[in-house]
Amino acid sequence: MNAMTVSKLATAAGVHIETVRFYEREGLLPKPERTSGGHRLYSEHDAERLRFIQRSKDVGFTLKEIHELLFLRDSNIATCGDISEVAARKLAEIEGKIALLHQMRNHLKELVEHCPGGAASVKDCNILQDLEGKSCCEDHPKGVRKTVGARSK
Amino acid sequence: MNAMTVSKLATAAGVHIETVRFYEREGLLPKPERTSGGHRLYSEHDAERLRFIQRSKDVGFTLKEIHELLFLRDSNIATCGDISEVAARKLAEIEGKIALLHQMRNHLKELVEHCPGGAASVKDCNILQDLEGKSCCEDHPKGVRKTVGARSK
DNA sequence: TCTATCTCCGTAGCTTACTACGGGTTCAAG
DNA sequence: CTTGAACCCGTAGTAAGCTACGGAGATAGA
Repeated sequence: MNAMTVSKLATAAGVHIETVRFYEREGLLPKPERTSGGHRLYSEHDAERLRFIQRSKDVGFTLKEIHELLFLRDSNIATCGDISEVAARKLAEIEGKIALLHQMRNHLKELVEHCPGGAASVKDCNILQDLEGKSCCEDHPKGVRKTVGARSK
Repeated sequence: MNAMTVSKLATAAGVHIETVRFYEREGLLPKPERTSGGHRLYSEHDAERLRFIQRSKDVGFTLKEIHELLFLRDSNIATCGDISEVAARKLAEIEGKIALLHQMRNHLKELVEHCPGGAASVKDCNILQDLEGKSCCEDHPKGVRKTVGARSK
């Protein structure tokens, strides 16, 4: 019926052609039909799947998670609870990231606001002094050593 | 005077030995003195520099930016304004990330809250329907196609 | 039919920040 | 002096998500 080439599909979704091939390799998009010459042919169904992937990315899912989501959707034993569990996990993760970024922001904001700025010597820079450990400004929630936490696996 | 081996330095800062070597390769840490046998010897000065790097990471700077910060600090022509400019840039970037994550969180939260969950069939899953484009829930700020934005360079 | 444009494929490269490997030295304690 | 731990080095691998390359074959419009 209304089959389209890989570039049509890619353009329609706003992705690079190589991205489509990449998703195929990763199993996110199914192996499409081919012309006699071997060129890929996509259906509207494929386009929908690609849009699903895009939207999922927009709310923060990784490709691996999207894979999981697609698998659950296509299985006939998965329940709505399974899906919302995945979503709830992601929600918690995002909230964790937000909290971390908030700390960074607060710390940085304070530094920027208390820095003399201008032509003052770097020797008198409050930002550098803080980073050197000579906490000059008011107390702020001691940096939560994000990296150390993330390192533990 | 009080020279230390690479493992002393690494342990003191809570990083992996390989990370110290890595930072040296990247130019974040200077090439240290060596014993006659070629083993690295670090001073307290180096330890401070490593701590500076750690704290900078904690507030969100990339290694490249930390490089810049260290360069500015060690130069004698840089001003405090230069430093606070770098920090302000990072602050803006972090606020941008927070805003993006907030949108994701709001969207996801709404989805999770409106999903029947439990043993309902995936056919009736509001989350999936939303990701498929059949916006079922109330209107929410149309996903800001983060990836497309980030893609432009 | 000609030709310009697609598309094919596998593989390599990019980014960030490390971490791991392995075979060979060196160091320090006993 | 011996031994075991620490250290040396260059290189490769990890994660995530693409993007690029290059040479050959397919397709579509004039």
